[in-house]
Amino acid sequence: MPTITFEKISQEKKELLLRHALQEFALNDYQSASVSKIVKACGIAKGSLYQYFENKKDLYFYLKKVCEEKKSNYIFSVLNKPYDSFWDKYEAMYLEGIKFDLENPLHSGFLYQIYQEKNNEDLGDLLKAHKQKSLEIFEQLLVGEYQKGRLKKDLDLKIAAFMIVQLSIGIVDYLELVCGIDFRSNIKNNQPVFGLSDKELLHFVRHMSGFFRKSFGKS
Amino acid sequence: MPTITFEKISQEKKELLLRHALQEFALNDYQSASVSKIVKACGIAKGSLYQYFENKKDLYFYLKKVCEEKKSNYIFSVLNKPYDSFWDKYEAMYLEGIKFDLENPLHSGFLYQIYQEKNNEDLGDLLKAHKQKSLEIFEQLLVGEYQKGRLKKDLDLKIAAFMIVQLSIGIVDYLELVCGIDFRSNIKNNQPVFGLSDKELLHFVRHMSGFFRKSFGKS
Amino acid sequence: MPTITFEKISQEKKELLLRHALQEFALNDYQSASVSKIVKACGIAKGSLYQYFENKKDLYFYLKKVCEEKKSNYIFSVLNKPYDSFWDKYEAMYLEGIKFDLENPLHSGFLYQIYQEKNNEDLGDLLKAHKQKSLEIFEQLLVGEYQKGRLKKDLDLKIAAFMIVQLSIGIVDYLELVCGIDFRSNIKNNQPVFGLSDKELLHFVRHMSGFFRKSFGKS
Amino acid sequence: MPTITFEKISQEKKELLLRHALQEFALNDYQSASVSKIVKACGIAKGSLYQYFENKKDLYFYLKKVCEEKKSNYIFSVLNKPYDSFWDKYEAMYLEGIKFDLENPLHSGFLYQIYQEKNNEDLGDLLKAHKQKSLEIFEQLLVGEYQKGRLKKDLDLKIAAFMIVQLSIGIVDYLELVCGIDFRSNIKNNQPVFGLSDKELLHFVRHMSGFFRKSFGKS
DNA sequence: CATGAATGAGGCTTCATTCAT
DNA sequence: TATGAATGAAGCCTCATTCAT
Repeated sequence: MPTITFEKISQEKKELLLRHALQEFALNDYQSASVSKIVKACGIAKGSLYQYFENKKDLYFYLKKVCEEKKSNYIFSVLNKPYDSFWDKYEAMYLEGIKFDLENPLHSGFLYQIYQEKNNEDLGDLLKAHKQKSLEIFEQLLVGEYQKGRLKKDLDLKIAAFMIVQLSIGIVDYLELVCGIDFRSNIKNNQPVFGLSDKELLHFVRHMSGFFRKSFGKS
Repeated sequence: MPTITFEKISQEKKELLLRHALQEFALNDYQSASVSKIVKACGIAKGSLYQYFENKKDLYFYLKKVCEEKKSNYIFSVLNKPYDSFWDKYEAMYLEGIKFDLENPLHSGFLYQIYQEKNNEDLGDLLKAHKQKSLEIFEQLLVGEYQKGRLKKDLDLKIAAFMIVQLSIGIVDYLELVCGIDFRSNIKNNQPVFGLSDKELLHFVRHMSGFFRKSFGKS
Repeated sequence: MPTITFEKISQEKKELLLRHALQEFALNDYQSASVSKIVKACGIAKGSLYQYFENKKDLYFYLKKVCEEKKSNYIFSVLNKPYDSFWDKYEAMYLEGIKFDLENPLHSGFLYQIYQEKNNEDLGDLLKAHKQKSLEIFEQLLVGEYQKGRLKKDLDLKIAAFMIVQLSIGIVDYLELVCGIDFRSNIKNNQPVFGLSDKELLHFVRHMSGFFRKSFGKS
Repeated sequence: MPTITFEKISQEKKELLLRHALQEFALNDYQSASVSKIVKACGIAKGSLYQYFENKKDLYFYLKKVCEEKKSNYIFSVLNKPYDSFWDKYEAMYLEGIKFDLENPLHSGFLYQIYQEKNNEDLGDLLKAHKQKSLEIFEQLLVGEYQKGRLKKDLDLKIAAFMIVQLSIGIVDYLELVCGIDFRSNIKNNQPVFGLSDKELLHFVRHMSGFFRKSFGKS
């Protein structure tokens, strides 16, 4: 919950702050991310930031919201469209997710960090819930599919949901380690990733969803 | 690379230091982990630690080596045994991995942290390699299997390796979020995890390997 | 000396500011009292306050004047009335003083703070004079009484004045520590003190003045 | 509870720190007293102070203990000696108290501050008790005297105790405002007060105890 | 070889005040 | 006149590392 003050500052300044804050939090642990470095990068006074946000934590959760909303914009375009099958829809969502990651390295990097922020006592359980929520959402989707009789009878839906989520999260690592994309560098320069053909992506996503279709679906 | 001095100290002292250092690094980011807290917990002089290790980073990589070796002891017992099939072997390895996690929360926690320590400039690329190495190892194994004609013709081995590794890493989260195990608490008390029946574990591992068998294997 | 601007603002706003400013200064040291908190509590612009008062110090001395005047209203009602004896008058004044304390916890709290604000270099000697003035006033009163031959010949009037003033100031502590009144809480809620019977107060005041009569007066 | 580290540093350094810390806390509110200023005055690193004391509060309570012990040394020399009467003893104690104030302006100044430190939420009730404790001690003494039949039958012992304590505390103000002693300056220079004749002091103390004798004692 | 005191940079946050709008 | 965003110094505290003992 940023201050009203923050709402009112110029769009440029907002974006300046947003960019550098995301950068810092995308490249660092919550605890290791430095408010001082953010304001220095922005060229604003340290006191200013505290007129926009209550404290570091407040800033953090604001960034979280921004990133989630940005990602939602990608995903929701898919959610409401009809698809031939559950797995077609999943593929489309997955693709949008990757597109989001590639086009918004800052936001993607920030969200990626959230998943590993289990340690921090300061942030508390607000984050513990984060991955759990993803798990529950996918479990529900699978339950629906299961009740329609489209999934294997003996499929453990919790494990299936875990697999789907876990593989989705890891996509960034895949792109980094296998495709050679340097997200860290992209975050530093706030540069979207180019040069990854849709074909390559489709190949990856189809491959993976193919497994889910075959393994989870009714033979 | 710990100093010669470190090699010479008593086993007890070594283990004391090891325990508290692992605890601190398992519960905290590299940067957030505090050398001061470690020595305080150990009750040893701060200067001593700097006679055993060059610096924080040196200590960190020593711990890394220790944990990897401990985990290897679990895994290698499997590696050299013959199994009926590749996936049987995989299952056995996976089970050993989980056993390691449950029996050694400190070491497991430390290793888990490594995977998310991609950011730190101080640690450099030494960690980036970590996950990549896992990927390569599994890719090689799959290549072997592929050449024996046991895998699908159109299987993308890189993707397959990524899936295997990614799902292995996530196991801790699964145990935490789905099975309700509180690793943080176990790390704090250095208590192995009890109460998780072999049956449960087998169910999980079989489920997952079943997925791979079906997805990757020749129909 | 508040600015002309301040004189012109609405009575409501004045009182709003007065209330919250007194609250802050009654609960905190001069230095620890926060201008920011005052304006936040009032919901007025920070700049506004600086158009009403030159600075924190200016506000402080304005509050001081207000409180002193309010207390004077209590005391002066007694000063001009005739009493049978000096000590009767003293009793009446004392009672009025306590009544002021109980009915105006904000103002009372502020004045109480003044007495302990001897340290502040910023406020300078303006406060040092405060208690001294009280001393002188009472000394004068005693001198008058002395000249009328109603006090003991060997009474040290300076010491006597000191005792009277010192015991008057401490009344707040007495009420707090012995009668169990929580002034801090009353200040926070701006609630006058109820539930202290006139009988109790009279007992206390009579008791104390009785000593003065007996000890200071001519046997 | 200072650290063991503090116990071990050289006496000179201890005294250096003690002097400047007392100075700062004697001249300022707890909250307004600045740790930074203390270390700067001492010429030591800020980090050092935090190796001696857990935090500001810890330092504060250490100073409190030191001052109370120093004052006890003055008072206890009286406590165990026999005196002709309760009031003779009181006189002696009072004199010792003043002697302590005059000879140790730093310690006296610190203790004086404690009495007005009712505001601070951080210090909590540890201080609220302070004045109350004095009250209770004197009340007990008076109770003893009362039971021996030496006090007026209708004396309210709580009020009497309050008067004694309140007048004792105020002594510093008396010396400052009436005798013209500049404690602030003495604190800054850590100079004991000279030039106040024993005769003057005796006059003051006798006057005051005379008051109590007459007021409280059986006629 | 062990010790642990010293360091000072950096962490987050609050402050009184100014000044352009 | 009212506003409130901007400022940067100062607040307390923790850190990894060094070095004299």
